[in-house]
Amino acid sequence: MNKVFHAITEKQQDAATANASDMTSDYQLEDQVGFILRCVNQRHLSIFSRLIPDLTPTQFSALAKLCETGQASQNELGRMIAIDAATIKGVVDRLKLRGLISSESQPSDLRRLILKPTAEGRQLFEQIGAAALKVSEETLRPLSDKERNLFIRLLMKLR
Amino acid sequence: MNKVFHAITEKQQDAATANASDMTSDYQLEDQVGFILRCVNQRHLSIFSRLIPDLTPTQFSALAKLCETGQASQNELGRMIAIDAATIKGVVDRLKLRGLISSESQPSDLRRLILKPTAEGRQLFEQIGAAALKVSEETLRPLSDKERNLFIRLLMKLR
DNA sequence: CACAAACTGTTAGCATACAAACTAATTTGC
DNA sequence: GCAAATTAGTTTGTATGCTAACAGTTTGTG
Repeated sequence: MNKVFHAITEKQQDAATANASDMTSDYQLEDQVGFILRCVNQRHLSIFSRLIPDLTPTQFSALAKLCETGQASQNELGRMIAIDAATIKGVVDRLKLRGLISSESQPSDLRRLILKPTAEGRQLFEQIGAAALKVSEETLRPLSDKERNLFIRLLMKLR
Repeated sequence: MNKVFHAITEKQQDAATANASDMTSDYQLEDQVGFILRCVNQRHLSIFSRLIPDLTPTQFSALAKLCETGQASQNELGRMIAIDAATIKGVVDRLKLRGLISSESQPSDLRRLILKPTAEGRQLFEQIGAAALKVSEETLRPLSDKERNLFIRLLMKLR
């Protein structure tokens, strides 16, 4: 078992350490973790937008985290869901525009914007919640229960 | 082992099938495969841009595939590396602008643009090749050899 | 207190990424 | 042989996602 992948790994180590004189015959794009990762992410996004057309995964993450924590400043929210300051601004703007979250200046620190989910935001999150779990289930569907646990465990190590 | 993940899976199945009345206490964003996938992808992109500042992963994929196949039409190239027609156009334009690939109209089918790597493109690909393998290695570094094979196998199933 | 350092949010610029609508060219079906 | 369907490439619009630079605010330190 795994003979193929083992062989690939060895070939890669050779090429990485030795002088790769003929990449074209050596390098297999489809075996590179980054390439497959992109494809899997692509499939996940497709499943997400089919089951949850109302929000993007990023918007949903922001709303979910805000519903969980009750409130947070903009950059704080971004840090919690691994989105940088420049990107979170656009996400927050669009959620505000749709009335799903509110923002107000924090008097004790005038730099900060305190974000909170609105009633509509909380309601949408509750509505979408079950579908969000179905997204995870469908994404992992090609794997058995045992494989799913294993995959998530390994994936978490690569964070 | 895996008690935690098993418990999470069960909770998710409950919530997905039953009527989730309190998502806030139920839903754990950080356990969802899509969220972790995004984070892992983030880390991979960061490693890639550090080891290969000259090209983006997408540009490298396009160049690598073109070096492998010798030539391809624009949409064909996109299909081979899972990039849609609208996106591949920008990628190809930027690679052309840098003189890494060339394009000419195909006489037998005037709709098609035949793309080929230039000498500079091939040279860059050869130069970068070893680093590309290092990117994969560093991305998978948190895993043992056995885990890496297993992870790639599972990841491929989710494509 | 003064002032450098750090932090918050904003903006601009670049590069994916996808949907939708469009033109031009080719292939298919009848 | 020709209309219909398909395909190739383009364009527009929207949304991430990152870097870099910036202004205003707060904090830490001498």
